[in-house]
Amino acid sequence: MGPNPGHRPPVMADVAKVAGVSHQTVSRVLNDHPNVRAETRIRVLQAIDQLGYRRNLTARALVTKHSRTLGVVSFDTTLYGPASTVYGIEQAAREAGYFVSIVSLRTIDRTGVHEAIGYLSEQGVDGIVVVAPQRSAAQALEDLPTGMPAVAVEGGHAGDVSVVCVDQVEGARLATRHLLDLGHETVWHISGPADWLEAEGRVEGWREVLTAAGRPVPEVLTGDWSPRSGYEAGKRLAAMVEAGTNVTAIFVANDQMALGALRAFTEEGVKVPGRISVVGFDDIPESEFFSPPLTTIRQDFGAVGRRCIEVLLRQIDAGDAADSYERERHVVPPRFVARASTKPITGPIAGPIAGPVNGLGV
Amino acid sequence: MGPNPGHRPPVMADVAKVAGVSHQTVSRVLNDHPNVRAETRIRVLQAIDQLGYRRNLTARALVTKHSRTLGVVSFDTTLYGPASTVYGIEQAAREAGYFVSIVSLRTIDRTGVHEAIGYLSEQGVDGIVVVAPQRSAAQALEDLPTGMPAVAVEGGHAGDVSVVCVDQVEGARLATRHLLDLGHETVWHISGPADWLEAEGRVEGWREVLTAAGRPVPEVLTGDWSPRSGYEAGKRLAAMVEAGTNVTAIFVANDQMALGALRAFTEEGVKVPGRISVVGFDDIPESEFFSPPLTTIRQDFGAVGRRCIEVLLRQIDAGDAADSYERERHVVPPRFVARASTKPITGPIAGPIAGPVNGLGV
DNA sequence: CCTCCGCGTGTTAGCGATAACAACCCCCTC
DNA sequence: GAGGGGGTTGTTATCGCTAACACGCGGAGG
Repeated sequence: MGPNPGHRPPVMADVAKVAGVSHQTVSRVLNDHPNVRAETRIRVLQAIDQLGYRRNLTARALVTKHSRTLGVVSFDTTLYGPASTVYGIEQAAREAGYFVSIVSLRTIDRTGVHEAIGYLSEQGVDGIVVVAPQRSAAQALEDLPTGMPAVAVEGGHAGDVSVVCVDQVEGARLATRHLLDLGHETVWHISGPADWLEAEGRVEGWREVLTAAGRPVPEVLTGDWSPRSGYEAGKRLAAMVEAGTNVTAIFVANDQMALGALRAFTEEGVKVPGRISVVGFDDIPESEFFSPPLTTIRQDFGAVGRRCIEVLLRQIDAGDAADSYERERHVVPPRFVARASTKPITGPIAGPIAGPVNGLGV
Repeated sequence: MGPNPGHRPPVMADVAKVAGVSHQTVSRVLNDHPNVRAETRIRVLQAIDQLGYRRNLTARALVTKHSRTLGVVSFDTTLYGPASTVYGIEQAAREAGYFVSIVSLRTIDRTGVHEAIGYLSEQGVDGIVVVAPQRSAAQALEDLPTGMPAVAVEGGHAGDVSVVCVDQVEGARLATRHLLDLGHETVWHISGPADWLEAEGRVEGWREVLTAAGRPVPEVLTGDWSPRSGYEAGKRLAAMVEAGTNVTAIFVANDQMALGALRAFTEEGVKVPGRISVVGFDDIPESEFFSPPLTTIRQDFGAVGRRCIEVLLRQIDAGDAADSYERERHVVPPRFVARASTKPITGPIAGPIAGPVNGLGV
């Protein structure tokens, strides 16, 4: 308990002296080596306790070449998706006895990611997770230091690293199919920004289902994930509704934009789901309480984070023994969440009401 | 460019050999020591480039006793507030040349915070920021390792550490005063959970303004920050409205609960702001697009994060020279944001319409 | 009874950097 | 021309820890 009077934190040698052993024995106790007499171990532990000793992990890292720290490079951790993913990563890492050092980028581009990776590897991290949802960022993974274990979240097919991602295409399919099943002739789409892999995947799944069903594929409205951009897109769609265009269903690439769109519809007197049905993506905690509660596609970000750590630790452990590991690709399934922002078409608009209709309505 | 064939990352000595100098000279170049001949410097830099050398910060930390890493202990970084604060911290730290190692706690209690701090100090961080909004967590700051620079966000008055916080009491005053100024006789309150300092501050400011104005102070409804808890509280208030109780204005302790309350009011046919006015707290990005757009109190989380780093770095630098620093308290002002969820009272309900009314309305 | 093995422990040698000091060169001053 | 100071570089010690090896001791096996 009593702190060292010399005003300098105690080191292993101090503990050794108090316990009457060599510093190596202290080290053995700390590292659970089998060959230490029980009595000795107790004496050492008492000395540790008495001095308030804490081992210096820096020195340990220097000699073992393992810092037990993982690096995370992420884009804007203020957003719900990245924040949840990073949270999952941190929890899983800590449970496995690893620290997490984070670099949160404001803008994401190859240079930024590259720098961040260099920065982290200089610090001596044992592995890196890159939450790199943009195409340009994914490219930066190609110039990872050789031998550095790494995992990418949503990394597309870029680089020679393992990838963990949510099946965006399938999520978009679920959303679109749901709307078609409700009898809507076609589905409009407000997408995320161009460079994002997630945005692309969602466009792809949406387009695929429409095409397969032989429905017209409307022009894509592009947003930037923000509620405001959804609001603006919503205004444009509302104008089309007023102009008599046959817009009855939209699939919005995330819940925040969907919120903006809902707001625009409310202002313009376009009833949701009465006149137009809306499906979002993400299932943020707020979605359930939108007006109306938002039907959406849930992404399990926590699972993504945990899976990242699993994959990364396997690589790290393998790297110790062999020095080759297989590049893997893990896909976390999305889930459809039915709420009140969608409803079967009832008006004069044509189109077969096919398949089972998920129970909902105001 | 070409990596070392020996399969081992190059060290300073390797660079020295290539450049034909001693390793110390390499160190000097890397640390911008003045006394290196320009020509030598160039040769060293070329060698570094040629070998792809990166300095080992672990070794550097061992001898300098500075890791250039800051520790952050935070509660649930999935929430908008903590996430934004941590983001601000990370940005500011990186600009100052520091790494950030983060521990995100699931549940917050004295033990958890204590452990996290021990964990980080073992890792050798130069300073710690604790985002500890709960009373119980703030107490854990009392047993920081001596000599460890630290800053608390919302740390109340606990421990012997500097504190950076948003003026919660003032924010609550702004919200409550705004509602009274609109002519409401009194203001109800949906508060955050009991142990939270922020929740307490908001209750305090609210109560203070009501008391000063000689208005009745209604019973506090307590939530847990989640939209659902706001929804439940909203249902209770709606029932009171239907029962004829004189509820015309509520101040909700955060925007997410306000969203839940809005939803409850919509379901129960209680018009906002027609029948009841609502003010939130935080100004999350979504608030502007709620139905109706939410009048709220903005907290500048980014500023809080940056301020934390300022204070912490000052302590770290001072600790090098002198070993005593003053415990400081920094308060970031909140800001009132007028939107459409509040409106002057018009009905038969009494109460003087005092003060300037901030322009708004549906 | 001697060898050999394995346990418990101590001793020594690094890990890769910085700090402190020593050495040298050159130029200036007296 | 000797002494001194500053710029440039090299040498050595050190940070706190773990790995590798060395050592003494006791019991098993020949």
